[in-house]
Formats: sequence, C-alpha cells, structure tokens
Amino acid sequence: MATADAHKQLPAASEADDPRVRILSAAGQEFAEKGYEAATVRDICTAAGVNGAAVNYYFGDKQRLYIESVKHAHRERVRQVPPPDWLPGTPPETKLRDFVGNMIERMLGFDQPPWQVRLMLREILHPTEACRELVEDYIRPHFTMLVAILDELAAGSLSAAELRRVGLSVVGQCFLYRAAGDVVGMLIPAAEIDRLHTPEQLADHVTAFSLAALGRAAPLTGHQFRIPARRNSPSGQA
Amino acid sequence: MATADAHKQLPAASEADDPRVRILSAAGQEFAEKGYEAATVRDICTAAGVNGAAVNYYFGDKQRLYIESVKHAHRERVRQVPPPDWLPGTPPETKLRDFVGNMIERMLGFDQPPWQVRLMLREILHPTEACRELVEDYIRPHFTMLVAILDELAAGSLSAAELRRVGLSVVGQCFLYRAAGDVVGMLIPAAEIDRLHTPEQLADHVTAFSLAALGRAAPLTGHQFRIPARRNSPSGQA
DNA sequence: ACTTGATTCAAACATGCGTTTGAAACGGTG
DNA sequence: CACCGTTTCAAACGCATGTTTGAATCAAGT
Repeated sequence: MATADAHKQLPAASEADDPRVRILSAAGQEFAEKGYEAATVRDICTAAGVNGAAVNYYFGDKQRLYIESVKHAHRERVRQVPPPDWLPGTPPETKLRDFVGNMIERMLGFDQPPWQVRLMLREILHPTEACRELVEDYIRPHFTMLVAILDELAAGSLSAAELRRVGLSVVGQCFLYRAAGDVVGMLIPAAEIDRLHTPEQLADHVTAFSLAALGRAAPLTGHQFRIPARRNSPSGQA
Repeated sequence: MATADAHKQLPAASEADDPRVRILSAAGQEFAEKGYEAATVRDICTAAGVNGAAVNYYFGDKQRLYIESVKHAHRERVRQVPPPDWLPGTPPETKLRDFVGNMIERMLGFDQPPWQVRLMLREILHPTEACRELVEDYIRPHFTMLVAILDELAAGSLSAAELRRVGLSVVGQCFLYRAAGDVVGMLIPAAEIDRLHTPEQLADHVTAFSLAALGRAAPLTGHQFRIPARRNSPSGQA
C-alpha cells in the first residue's frame, strides 16, 4: 500500500485548505511551543482537523514531519520578511541601522505569529538534521550581508576574521532578547521594558553601541577616549 | 508506605555515595543532553546505579526530580566558579575584563563538565518552575555586579536604565557563543575558531568592543569618531 | 535475637505514544 | 454504472514510559 508519494511535487490544490500545509502549519506551532518530544502527533492532527493517520500518510513518520515543518516555517519567514535593500550610495551607518532593525523586527516582531521564529530557534539551540539547511539558506546570507556592511564601516581596517567577530557581537546583542527574553523580563523592571525595549529602541541602542565601538559614532557616554600616554601617566596600562 | 520524606533536610551521609546526589547528578546530565521529555527515568536510574523505583522513593516523581536537579547543578556551579573579587582601587576596565573572562569561562569553560551550564541554559530558553529561583540566586547577582562596573566606567553619565541596556549588550555577546555555538561553528571557518574563539580571545574582543562603545578604549578600527559638523561643512570641525 | 523502620529490588501496572491496518468514501474516466 | 487510484477514517497494535507494589534486605535499638 502506501501510495503516499504522489504529492511531494504537486503545487497543491488551492494552496490554502490543502491538508498537507494544514498539517505543516499545525505541526510547526506544536513543535515550536512544546518541543519535538512533547508535541504529539495526535494533537497536531486534531489541531489541523485531519485524521490521526494523515501525518503518516503524507509524511511517513513524525521525524520527517518535523523536518518538513521546519523547512516550511523557514520558507514562510523568508517570504514574509524580506531583507532590506538599499540604493547605491546609502551610507553604511544607515545600512547597519536598517539591518539591525530588520533583524530585530524579524526576531521579535509582534505583528506576525512568533511560532516560526521559535521553531527555528529550537533548531539553532539544539541542532538536528534540518539545521545545516537552515544555516545555509537563511542565516548565512544574512550574516554575509552584515559582514559586508561592517566592512564598509571599517573601511578596510579590519581583517575578514575580525569583521566576522564584530558581526557576532552585533548579532549577539539582538539574539539575547529573542533567546533569553523571559529572563530579560525578570531582570529588567516591567515599566522599563515597555519604554526602552521596543523593537525600534532596541535597534537604535544596538546600532549606536556597535557604531561607537567601531569609531563611527560618538561613544555612549559622550566622553571620547583619550589615547593613553606611552608608559607615563598612572591611568592606563592593562 | 512512602516513608520517603525524612531525607530532605539531612546533610547527607558521606555526601559522595549518597544515592540522592548520585541520582541528582545523573539526572542533570540526562536532562541537559536530551531535554525533559526525552530523558527517561529508567536511563537516569541505571546511570546512577540505583533501582528504577528510587527516584520515586526519593523525589516523588519525575518533575520534582527535574526541579531538584536544576537547583543542584546551579549550586554546584556557583561553588565551582566563584565570581571574581577585586582589591579596592582596581580600575573598572580591568574589572570588566575580569568579569567578562569569568563569565565566558563559566559558560564555555572546557575544564569543567558542561552539562550543568547546558541544563541551566534549557531553563533560560524555556523557563519552568525552577527558573525564577535560578534568576534570583544566580543570574541577578552577576548582572548587578556587571551594572556596577559599567556605572564606574560611565562615571555617572548613564542612567540606570541605560546601564542595564549596556549590560545586556555585554552579556548578549557572550551568550551567543554558548547558546548558538553550533551555528557559530557553521558560520566561521574551523581554523578561525581554533585561533580566535578561545575563551581568552573572546573575552578580549568583547571587552575591547564594549569599552570602545563606552568611550573607554580606542575604537576597534583605530579611527576615532569625529563629531559631525552642525549642518555646516561636510568634514567635521570639533 | 527480635523488632522496627528505612531502604532496595524485581516485577508488574496503566497510560499515552507513534504507527499500522483495512475498509469506507471520494472523484474522475471508460 | 462499474472501475480504479487516491484520500479519509475509526479502531487497533506494539511498545516505551512514569509510576506503583509488595516483598526482600539492611541497620540499629533494646
């Protein structure tokens, strides 16, 4: 039996009530919220409004359903939030601000359902088979774009390795809010979160912090760093 | 039956071969590696060398065992890696470098078994009942210490809220390597990881980046930022 | 030696899981 | 309508899990 492989390539009927995508969507939400083991095929099927045997009919088993649902969420996400694009001549400072804003909006954006990002986050933290594909198709292009912006900002004064390291510093600042958002919420007073931790405020802060570190904006303190005297004054030797 | 509650407070026999702590240790490793659902009571018990009924005898059920194992790992970690302590008069730049180094060492340190941190990481990413306690006892003290150092560095020019935000920027840079280490390993060439992503190199980078952003060290590029002209000439006049 | 309570053990239990099955319903095509 | 491949369905299977049980073993106390 099992005449189940005919669908794989079909563009799908009306694309909306296709049981395949209904299952994929429901599976993504369940996996994102509960994790792979805790999410049950039964719950996914009832949420999708299909019979319990449908997932085996369409996907073979739970594991393949999981992988497909990760890819599905990832495709949807790319479609929903395209990376920014700039006119030639745009100053790199603007590009960095846009890029960071776009990344934070994609990570924390409240307007779109968060389960897709949560699902991808699970892959990032505890990689499975679907992870490498996710990195190559989704993460690496963004990261290369960021490194290019930083290269513009550094004007050739940083090596490729250093640029990547700086890139990770930028990403890390944003990533913390997504991955450890609950803990951040415990550390920071609630009123302060509402006021200062909106996507825009966060993007401004991360951009300002990073630009200052690169010497392309004023330091956050306002006080400029003074190059210490060569082994003379008591203030600076590390 | 169930005379199981007498132990809770006892300082435990020889502290080493006490079945309670053997179970706690084995449970911590299993939970850290496989997650709550995927880890089985049977595996934990065989790993601990006790009978399968022991966990119910000592802890009641799986969930309470999990909570206790998180607390246990957290206590052990605090005992193993004490936060740094400085003589009065230590410059805040040194303090920041020590703090960051300590944090990275605690997160990535290869000398000590990593499963305790992995377990705490799971709590941070997907908080359960044990999380609040973890934050209050373990994370908040460290964060307050960091904010105090940053306050010294800023010399009063940043508000408490801004200091916290900067603190999150510092933590985020380190956190990325722990939480998304596998993805970082896919983005960065392996040779570069060996050379530049050691705990020391990372601590140096994060410290330099953050100090520069605060104006307490030279920008990474070497080029100092020039305060832009007030809507006048295209190249700055201070 | 006997008792008592705490601990260990092998075996079983109940449940929920992923998966399979075989038949029923559907939708075109001759 | 009869045919046939595709899809849906209710029910069941086999299995691994968390948990319970009741007897066996141990360690003192008297």
